[in-house]
Amino acid sequence: MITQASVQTSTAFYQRTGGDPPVDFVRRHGLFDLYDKHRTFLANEVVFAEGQPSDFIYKVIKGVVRSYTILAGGRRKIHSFRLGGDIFGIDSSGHREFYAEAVTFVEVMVARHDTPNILSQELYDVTIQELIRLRRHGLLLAMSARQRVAHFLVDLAQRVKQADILDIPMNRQDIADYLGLTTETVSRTLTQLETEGLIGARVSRHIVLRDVFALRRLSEGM
Amino acid sequence: MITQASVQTSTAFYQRTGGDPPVDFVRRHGLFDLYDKHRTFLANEVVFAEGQPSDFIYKVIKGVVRSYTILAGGRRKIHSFRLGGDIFGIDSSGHREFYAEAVTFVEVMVARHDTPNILSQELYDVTIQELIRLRRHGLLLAMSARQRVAHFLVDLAQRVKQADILDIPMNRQDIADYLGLTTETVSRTLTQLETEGLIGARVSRHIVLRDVFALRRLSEGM
DNA sequence: CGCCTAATTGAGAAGTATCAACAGAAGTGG
DNA sequence: CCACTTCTGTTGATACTTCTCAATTAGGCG
Repeated sequence: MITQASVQTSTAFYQRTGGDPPVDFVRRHGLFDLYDKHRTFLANEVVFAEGQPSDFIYKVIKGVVRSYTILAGGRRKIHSFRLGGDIFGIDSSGHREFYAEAVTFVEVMVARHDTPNILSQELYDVTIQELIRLRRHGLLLAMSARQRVAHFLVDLAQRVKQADILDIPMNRQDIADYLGLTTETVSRTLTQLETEGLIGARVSRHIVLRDVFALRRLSEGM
Repeated sequence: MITQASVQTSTAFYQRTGGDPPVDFVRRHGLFDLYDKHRTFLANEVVFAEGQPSDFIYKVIKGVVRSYTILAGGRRKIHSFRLGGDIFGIDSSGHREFYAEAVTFVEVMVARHDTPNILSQELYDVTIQELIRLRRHGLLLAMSARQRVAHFLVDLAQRVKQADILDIPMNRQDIADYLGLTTETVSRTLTQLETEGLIGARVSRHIVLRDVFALRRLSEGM
């Protein structure tokens, strides 16, 4: 189910009065700048599902979104987590190739993903960034559990701009499905990193990165 | 080293007489249609290297190209193999994020990858396809060795349009680095698949797919 | 035919998954 | 505010998978 939107933004130029803004108006500006249609989702609500038409792209204002695929065997593989500022929902023009779900309470902006004959520079850049991210994630999945978990911590810390104290918004299952591990292995690996002094003060989803350099070295394949 | 080009194409409208065609001329048409600059590479020659400016994109006419990254620990991760018809070299506007090397003797067409303010629909589509491919590869890397090898065989067979008799152009190390396994595991897995009757008549790089359905089911995560 | 590299096989070590039990957090209702 | 319930995370024991190192066999090519 889809919860209804809150409307005001600090950066909004266009005040929505009801109905969508005219498409031409949206087109002539940035992807999201003037299109202040907001939506909110409760934790675990579906943002979009595999197979649905992919008419919109999303920008995260608040909260975390996971995008994933269910494999034939029933396992879930999470491709990425989207944090504040991230844009997602770029897909084959046509239909969704994966699911997107709110991990926490989420607020997003929505922009029309028009038939691809309108190509903005911004959209292309976002796509290239996504490409690079996926390539990195591929590297990650070829590494050891230690390296994957280290990468996850360093990457998350950087993205949420928390230098060394980290509040992890997702649960162990999410992390495991993202890293291609089991929750048990994630847990054990965290315990191991703690024993070695790389992380500390671990209270479930609250972790202190004690040796960011070592973690970073690990995460880069050393 | 970069070997010099052969010039004539069957589909060429524009005969190169010396120097590059004027950029505007290239822009107004398809990415490759009128830009018949060909290059050839011997096996293991570098097409481009990490860090180089990314001014061109390539289309494979003949042969196989591998693109890869060297991890900090010295290991090599192959992101993809490019076969006939594939377009590659889409990257962050700026500099190459990975290496591209010829696996076999390779013939490519080259097109200018202009500053991204000129965006062709074709280029965008290629980028989206690449995105989808990388996402699939991510799924793959979260599966078992059996599943990865099965996926590799099925995917390759489909791409080279060889229904069930497969001539594999790359060696075991390439396959291993692509699948995130070791050569030994690839070998053992092939032997196992042979024992089970899924593949047969295996002579090094020549493999018969005996049970494509079973292989396909494996490759999809069952 | 003989050499050289690639591929396979073997044995043992290491890493990760699985199944099960336990501990800790967070929420619920009295 | 506290007991109760439930969900999430941790730990333990064991099985299975994959890696590592070493030896052997097969293929490709002069």
